[in-house]
This record gives sequence, structure tokens and C-alpha cells, in this order.
Amino acid sequence: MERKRGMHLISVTPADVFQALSDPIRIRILRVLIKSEEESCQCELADSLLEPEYKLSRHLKVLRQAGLLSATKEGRWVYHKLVTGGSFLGHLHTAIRNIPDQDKQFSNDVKRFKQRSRLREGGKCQTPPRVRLPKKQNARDQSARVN
Amino acid sequence: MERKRGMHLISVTPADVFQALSDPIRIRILRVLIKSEEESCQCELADSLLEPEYKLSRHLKVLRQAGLLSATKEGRWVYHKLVTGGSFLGHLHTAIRNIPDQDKQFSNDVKRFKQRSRLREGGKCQTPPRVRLPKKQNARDQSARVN
DNA sequence: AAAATACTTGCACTATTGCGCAACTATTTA
DNA sequence: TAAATAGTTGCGCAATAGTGCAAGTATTTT
Repeated sequence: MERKRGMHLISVTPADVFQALSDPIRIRILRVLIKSEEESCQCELADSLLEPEYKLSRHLKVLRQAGLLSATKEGRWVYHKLVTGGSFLGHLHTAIRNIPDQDKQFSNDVKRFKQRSRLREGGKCQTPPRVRLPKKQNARDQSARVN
Repeated sequence: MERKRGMHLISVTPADVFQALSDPIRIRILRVLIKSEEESCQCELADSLLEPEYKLSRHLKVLRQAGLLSATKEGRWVYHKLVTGGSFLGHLHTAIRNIPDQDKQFSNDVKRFKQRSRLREGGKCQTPPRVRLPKKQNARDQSARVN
């Protein structure tokens, strides 16, 4: 098991792979990518999981370093997609696909992802009417108060 | 996903399961149990992985709490076996079974496990000619020096 | 009863992880 | 060129994890 890091090949142990899967947000990222069979930029994922971008950035980095995702930069966007190949990874994806979803969290993630994907143009994320996360404290600021 | 803890049912998240798999020793334990299709007591595992018992004790506890293993006490031994059932767990076992074994570590673990299993009587671990771990410092003590 | 065996656990220590904030780079648009 | 957008990262913090040692319990054997 290996991943590319610049010019070097860095070996990734199975424990590293499972470690990368040991976080709820990272599991949700993979689930969405497995289910949708699409690649995705970070901002689409942020809108789908309702999590801030800096979190996504770090979690995506962990998944890349574990060899689970690969990234391609296109303009301002970085597209992430599943790394496939090898029976271990194949069965791991199948296992992830079969994670039970009692509280419908995953299905909601996927629903939002599909919704967000409809804003694409030419199959790519465009400067869209971003569905921004409301800042926790000033959700009411939307009604631009004038005191 | 649940595990039994005394009288209570404690829910185990997928992240908890992967967390439990994020350690080399714990992966080796599962690999041996999956491959051999046997249940095993701690001392057999300690001899198979060449790791001290207190380590095994703790790692087995983590695997139990993640709902991956169940334990049965029989006399002085505690037998550990895989928990099965559910498509997630099934595919997870398949994935683990397909972890590459480049450095032959796993195959050596299994070899030692099978060897150790031959010391059983009636299919159960017995007070055997334990293959003890040499204490790191006095591996040479085997030749009982008399100064 | 004493010794041996199988297993567990409290303690102290070190290392790693995930988080929020704010500042940062890179690219594109106005 | 300035503003906006997509994404990254340094810092400080709190929480968690793995380890070795030594002392503990439970059970069985002598």
C-alpha cells in the first residue's frame, strides 16, 4: 500500500488506513463519494456535510495521506476522488457502503450532495450561489437590522 | 451497532469500529482469528504475536468494546472469538482477510498460532509447556551461567 | 495452604489527535 | 488592480491513546 507524495513513495500501513477511517466526518466524506460515484471539490463537500471548510481541508488531507483519496487541482477547485484498485481497498469500499444508517445522517449527506451537484455547469463546480453556513452567533443577521 | 456491557446496551459507531482497527497489534489479532476460524485465549495470542500479555489484554479489551470480539471465561482462560452478523461486519472481515502481507508478518503470526494450537487438549488451551517470551535483557540466561 | 498460571489494572509518561480562530496562498472575477 | 472565492495552515488547547512496570484478582494445581 502506497501513496504518492511529491517525488517519493510513502508506504501506508493497514493501520494507517483504518486510522484515517476512525473519524465520523471522514467516514461521511467517503460514503458520499462511494455512493455518488462522483468526484467532488471541497466546497461541495462542505455544503453537503454542513461542516466548515477548514475541517474538510484537514480531514481530506488525512484521507489523501492514507491513500484513500487522490486530488486534482482545477483552477480554484481541488477535486477529490476515490482511489481504487486492490482487493483490500475494494472490499473496504464495500464495507463502507454497507455501514448502517439508522439516523439517516448519511442519506441526508447524499441528498444535499446531489442537490449541490445540480448547481454544477459542465459537470464542474462553478462560482455558484453558495449555500453558506450561517455563522453560529449571527444567524439572525440575515434580516440586516438597522438600529 | 451495539455491544453488551453488563446489563446495558452501548451503541458503537462505525468510527469506533475503525478506531479499534487502527492499531497493528489489533489488526494482527483479528487476522489470526479470521484466518484460523478458531477462538483463542489470550495466552495463545500472546505466544502467536510474540507480544506481552498486558498488551494483549488491553488490545483485546478495545476490540471487545468495539463489538468486534466476544469473550467467554472458561476456568482460568478467556476465549475470544469474532462477532459475526450484519453485512458491514461481514464485508469488513473480508477486507481484513485481503490485507496484503508483504513482509510475511501475518503469515508468521498464523504459523505460530497453528503451532501453538497443537498444544491444546480436547480443543482447549491447557497448562502447557508455555513458550515464554524471553525477557529482553536476559535472553542469554538460557545457558544458565554459573560464574 | 502455597505456588503457579491466566489475565487485569493503576500509575506515570509521552505522543497524537481534533478543534476553533485567524491569517495565509492561489486563482478568478469585476 | 481590487475584491471575491477556494482552499491551506500555524498556534494554543483539551482530550485521547499506547506503553512499561508493578501490583492486583481469579482460578487451578501441587
